[in-house]
Amino acid sequence: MDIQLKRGLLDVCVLAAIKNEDSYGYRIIKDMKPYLELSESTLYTILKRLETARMLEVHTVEHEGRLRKYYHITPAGVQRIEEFKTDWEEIRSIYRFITREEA
Amino acid sequence: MDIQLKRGLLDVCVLAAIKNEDSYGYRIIKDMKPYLELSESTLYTILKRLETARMLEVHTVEHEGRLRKYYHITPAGVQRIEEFKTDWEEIRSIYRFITREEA
DNA sequence: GCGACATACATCGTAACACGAGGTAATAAC
DNA sequence: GTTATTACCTCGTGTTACGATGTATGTCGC
Repeated sequence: MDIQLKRGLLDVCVLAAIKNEDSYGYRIIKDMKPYLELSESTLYTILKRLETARMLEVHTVEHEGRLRKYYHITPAGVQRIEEFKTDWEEIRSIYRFITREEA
Repeated sequence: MDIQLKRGLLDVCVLAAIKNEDSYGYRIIKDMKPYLELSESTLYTILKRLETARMLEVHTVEHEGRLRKYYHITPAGVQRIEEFKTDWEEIRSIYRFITREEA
């Protein structure tokens, strides 16, 4: 899919991936893969950004000798998803503008 | 609307705005305004980009003492719109991923 | 005639961003 | 002991949207 098209979806997608259950980087990529592929470097950038924006919180857990950083969504993160749903109506309107057949 | 979300829509939107009838910068902005607002600097950047990508062609016309650069869509531009329609199915799938309610 | 506004184009600098390439380190399988 | 998998991170680069700014003409009110 077109990179530019992905941009607006990525942040919200990551938030959606942890909304129902706390998750960590490696697993988020796997969960999202059927819908939207993203590289590790991209994901970790996004996670850092969302953390700075306080849309998620981190707690590190040791799991079989390796570190895992679990991410938990905050109310601000949930609100971000809600805002996306509002934007969606606008996107659908734009879609109709693009696909309309006049001539 | 979220800037990132606009990004993937902008190019295709501009192509759609000239698809049925050749148009020029100033008018494109006005036509698109109800759907998607964009500044002049953004539009002219987009037009230049689409021209370089040979998705549209320019012909300059003098109109009441002022220059007007009319843009005409090429087959590659039409194809770009068709590709967007394909991408749309993916976007809808992502939307469902984001808005699903599991818990 | 002159100021304000609309029409119509263009450029520059900046900040945000996705991603490839590369790095570290532990466990598991063979 | 080498390869694969899990799990994290950073740096550099190219693309991009947009505000600020500039140029120039036409129109309308006063």
